[in-house]
Amino acid sequence: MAGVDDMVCFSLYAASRSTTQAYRRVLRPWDLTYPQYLVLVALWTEGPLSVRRIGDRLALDSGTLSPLLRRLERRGYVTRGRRSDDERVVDVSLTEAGEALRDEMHEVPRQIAECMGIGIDAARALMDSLHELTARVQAGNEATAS
Amino acid sequence: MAGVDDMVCFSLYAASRSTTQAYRRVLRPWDLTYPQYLVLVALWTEGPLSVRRIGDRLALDSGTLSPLLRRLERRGYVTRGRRSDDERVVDVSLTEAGEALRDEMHEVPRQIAECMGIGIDAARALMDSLHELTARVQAGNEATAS
DNA sequence: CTCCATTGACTTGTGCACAGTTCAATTGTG
DNA sequence: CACAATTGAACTGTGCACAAGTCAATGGAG
Repeated sequence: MAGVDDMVCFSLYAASRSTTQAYRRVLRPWDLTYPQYLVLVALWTEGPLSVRRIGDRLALDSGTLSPLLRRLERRGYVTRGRRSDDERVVDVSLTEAGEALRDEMHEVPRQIAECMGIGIDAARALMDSLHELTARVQAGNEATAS
Repeated sequence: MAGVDDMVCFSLYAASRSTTQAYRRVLRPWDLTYPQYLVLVALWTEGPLSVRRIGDRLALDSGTLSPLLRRLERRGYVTRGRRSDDERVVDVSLTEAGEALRDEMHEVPRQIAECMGIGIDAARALMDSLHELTARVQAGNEATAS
């Protein structure tokens, strides 16, 4: 009845929501959401990025990112500005406050690791499976988009 | 920097969204969302359920389920009614149209399996890892709720 | 140079997800 | 019985996620 495939998807759905829940708790002191944190991580590790490039990293479109970035800007963590040599592109940069968060939040990954209670080998194996799965499913999604 | 733990969570997040995307495509003929489909699967396999019990199965609260069930009711797939011996409880039952979907949609799991392209052994292994992870993280989430 | 297709971001509208609140029905306790 | 505590559902408000549409800037092709 409910195929194994259905069940794999539900496992993913449930696991994803429970880890997001864990982040919600850990990020509460900064009043940041998990997607907002992901954007900050991207900027911390790669420097200023266009909206498009952030979207490539996180597989999110501008419909999701525009309001999210507006909130981060309003709170003083990032600035946005159109690129002078191509006015279509909006570059997102960290402010000093945004940079400062990097140090402030350096314990976050450890806290998350703690509540996942997973060894590094198991973590890598799981990530490999998930990446492979995501790649296949995304390929299928894009193929049928045409 | 970005710990392996962060990366596991992002893998989950990305994989979950890509499979939801696959469902969106497969479910399009019926104009159903993945969470709506999950509720129907629960009712197909277990018969009438209270809102609370559906929430237990899917780890969703009434804030999510109430509007979702209202949409399914408005479209004629389920009915809702307060239980006579305990007026607090709302039981959700399939209509004939809702039952009929079960046959109509029997190809859905196969279609999902196809675009996941994963063997049954790999699927079971992945599910086991995900269930274990979810259980640990949920335990951590509930512990800190107190 | 002139169109025209493409690109990048934004906006609009719908539907989850979830915290927090409200409220009535029920249950437990003195 | 009275009454406090609990339970089940719904509602409110915020923030993703994403489809679809708009619009200005850009980059060809003729």
